Amino acid sequence: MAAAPAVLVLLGPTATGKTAVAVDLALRLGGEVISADSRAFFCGLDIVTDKPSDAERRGVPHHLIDCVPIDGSYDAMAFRADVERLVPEIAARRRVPILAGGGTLYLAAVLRGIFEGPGKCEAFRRSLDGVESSELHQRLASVDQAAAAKIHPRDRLRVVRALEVEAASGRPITEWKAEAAPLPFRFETFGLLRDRDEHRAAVEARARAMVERGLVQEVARLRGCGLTPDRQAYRSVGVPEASAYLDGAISRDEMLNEIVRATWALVRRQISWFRAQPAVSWVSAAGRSPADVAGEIAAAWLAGRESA
RNA sequence: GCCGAGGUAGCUCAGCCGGUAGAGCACGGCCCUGAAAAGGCCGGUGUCCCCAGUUCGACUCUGGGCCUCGGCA
Repeated sequence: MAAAPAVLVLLGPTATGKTAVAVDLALRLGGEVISADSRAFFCGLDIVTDKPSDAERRGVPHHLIDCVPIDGSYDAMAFRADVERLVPEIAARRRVPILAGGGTLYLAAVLRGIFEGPGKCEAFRRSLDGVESSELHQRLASVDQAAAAKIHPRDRLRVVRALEVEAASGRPITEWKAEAAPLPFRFETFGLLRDRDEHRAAVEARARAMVERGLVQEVARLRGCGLTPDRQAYRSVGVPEASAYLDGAISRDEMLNEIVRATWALVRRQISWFRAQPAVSWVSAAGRSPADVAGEIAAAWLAGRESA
């Protein structure tokens, strides 16, 4: 039996330079990039997600970018299935799979695992629409005490999900979760971090650059192609803000401030999530070029291969 | 210069008919298992502009001063 494929994982919060480092790594190691960015799947969200241009990709194949229509949907389970398919394909080409991005649940589905129980059911969710959150939490407590204890009553999203799983399968979500397993690959995970002040400045610069490159025009165009507030892709940092500006609800400066704020909130959530991840080799990206960072990671990766 | 309004948390402000103060936002920490760039939880000592007076006690009342913003000159 052949050894499980080795996967280089590059994670980190937004605006740490993952994209450029991933390309550089791919060139050094002979790799292909699998994007683990939770919004880059969507066609058309180019400026919003800061997708790498053809020039920036420097000939390196990129997977899972532009594979879902703007009014479509995607989820962690689909991502896991895509990664499960792509990694052996890339390994068979004797290339290194580089899983790079900051999508927390998506990475968790691959690295930690995700239970293979019932998926989401729109009809079930709609049936709970008028019910008070506290009432839903009480219902959960009656079928899954452990889940009710762990999920805050106001975290309606999770309460509903737990009820949904129990209703569809007759088993509490707590039991399902215990069965989750990572994909059967050998992961070596590197995380990028920057100094707080520098990171904050990068977020601000990036937001400004996005607006200058035509964020508003991009969102205006997508709104004409099915990007409505009920779509998954709509909930991407920059979209609600640009929409509010287009509708005349806020000024251009307010839009920029809102984008910076939302991006920073995202960064903080990502940092919190990533910090709790086991087996991450943290690499400082503070004040360094992508090539420099990639060099350090490539050396660590190669050393790991020799000892394996 | 005169008249009016105001100076309280990083910002915008609330409040106390006298018992040393609190909201929103910002900022920080955390949770997260099929929406995750989503959703949720937690965290507030600050010369209450300064000085003096009244008082057991003043951020709150009185007097003076300084500063800011309007209006009139």
